[in-house]
Amino acid sequence: MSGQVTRTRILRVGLDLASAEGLCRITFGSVAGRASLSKGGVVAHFPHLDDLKRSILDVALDLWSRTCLGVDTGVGNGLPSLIRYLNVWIRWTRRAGLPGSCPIAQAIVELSFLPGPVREAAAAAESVWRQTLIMLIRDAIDKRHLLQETDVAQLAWDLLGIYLSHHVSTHSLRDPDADRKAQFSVKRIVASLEVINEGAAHPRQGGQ
Amino acid sequence: MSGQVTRTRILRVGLDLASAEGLCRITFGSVAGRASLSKGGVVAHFPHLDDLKRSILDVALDLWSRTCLGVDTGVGNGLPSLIRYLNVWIRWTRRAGLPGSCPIAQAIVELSFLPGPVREAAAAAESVWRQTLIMLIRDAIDKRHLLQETDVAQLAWDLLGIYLSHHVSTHSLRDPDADRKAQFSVKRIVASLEVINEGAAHPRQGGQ
DNA sequence: CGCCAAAAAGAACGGTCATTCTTGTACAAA
DNA sequence: TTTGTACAAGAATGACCGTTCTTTTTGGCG
Repeated sequence: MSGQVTRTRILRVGLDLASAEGLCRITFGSVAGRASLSKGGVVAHFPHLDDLKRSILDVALDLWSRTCLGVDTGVGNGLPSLIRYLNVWIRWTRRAGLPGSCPIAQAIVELSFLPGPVREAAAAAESVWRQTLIMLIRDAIDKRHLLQETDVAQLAWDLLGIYLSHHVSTHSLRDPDADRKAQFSVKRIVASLEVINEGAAHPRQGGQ
Repeated sequence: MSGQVTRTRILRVGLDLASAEGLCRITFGSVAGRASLSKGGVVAHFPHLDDLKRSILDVALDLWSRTCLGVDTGVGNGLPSLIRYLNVWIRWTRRAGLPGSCPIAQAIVELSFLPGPVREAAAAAESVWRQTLIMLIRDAIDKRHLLQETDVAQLAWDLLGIYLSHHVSTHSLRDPDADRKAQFSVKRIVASLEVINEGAAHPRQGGQ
């Protein structure tokens, strides 16, 4: 078997495991078992466990990119693009076929107090997410869809927060309504910053 | 030495360690060392590690209660009480003298995929938080400070989300501005649901 | 076929951990 | 002082883990 093929299989299995149980559950043994390999077989490809974990985060970010920034989710149309991106982002793990949660979001929290290269990789992914949000927000402002005086960093923080809340709510608190609640939050926060045309009444939060 | 005193010392050390490095870092050895005890000495008080972890979450919730629901943070004054609670809640670990993050918030995420009694304890604490928020929100609605048609569960979800975002932002992403951003988010969401008196203009997000 | 390099298997080592068991110690009552 | 009891120390066990090492297998090429 070609080494590349095996390496890819290891990473796919590792990504699934990280999605299902978190990056901290990644061990040589757990990945080897699910990949029908021996421990040594995995180590041959990733001499240090951190290499494997970093690579798993890399493929996770790559999968996120292909899922959320693909051509069909066109970017550059201002507010509609931002809203479409948020809707896709919140469900991207399902759309990408992952069995559980977002490995990056989980890793960001799990590694809070564990400095090292894996933590750096998770932080880097978060930075990519933040920059993506900022880019979309700026575009929406440029196109006069969002208020000129919008605090870009604050709005990006809020939207990233909704993503993290949705992650926790779905996979830890098991709230079956998390999707709807997250969408509602997005709608409300966007509405409060949207440029209002045609004198339409500003919608406020309605009853449950 | 009385057993009760030692037990209390174990729990204090465990709480500090959980705050500084997360509940998953709690081991008999790590707690014993910091408490100047032998491993067996700790085991004598908590035969199973889960007992120790559950007890640590219990004292954490107890400390939260004394810090955030104390008499000086008077409850029952409607919206001002809610806002005061949120401001205290977000910083409660510092106010309570804990060395790091909120052990409960961290545990909720860490235990996402690890069923068992510890996970249940963390989920129970989250439920207490949620009920506290709902109580305060309902009071603010009753007192005509928040709109009658406010979606209570949704607003509680949003506020819990801001708390979690603030937790992640502070301790994992090391954003020195997390406090201010969380406060801003609270202000914005409350403003969008507040009953407006005296025809005051509705404030929108300003800034950079 | 034999040769060779890559790939994978498998054994082994040192470490940490939860858990159990036995031993030692301090202290109160008899 | 002797006894009994709660408390803590400490050794031992078995499991898992990361890492290193050696051995076996595989597949392509002469």
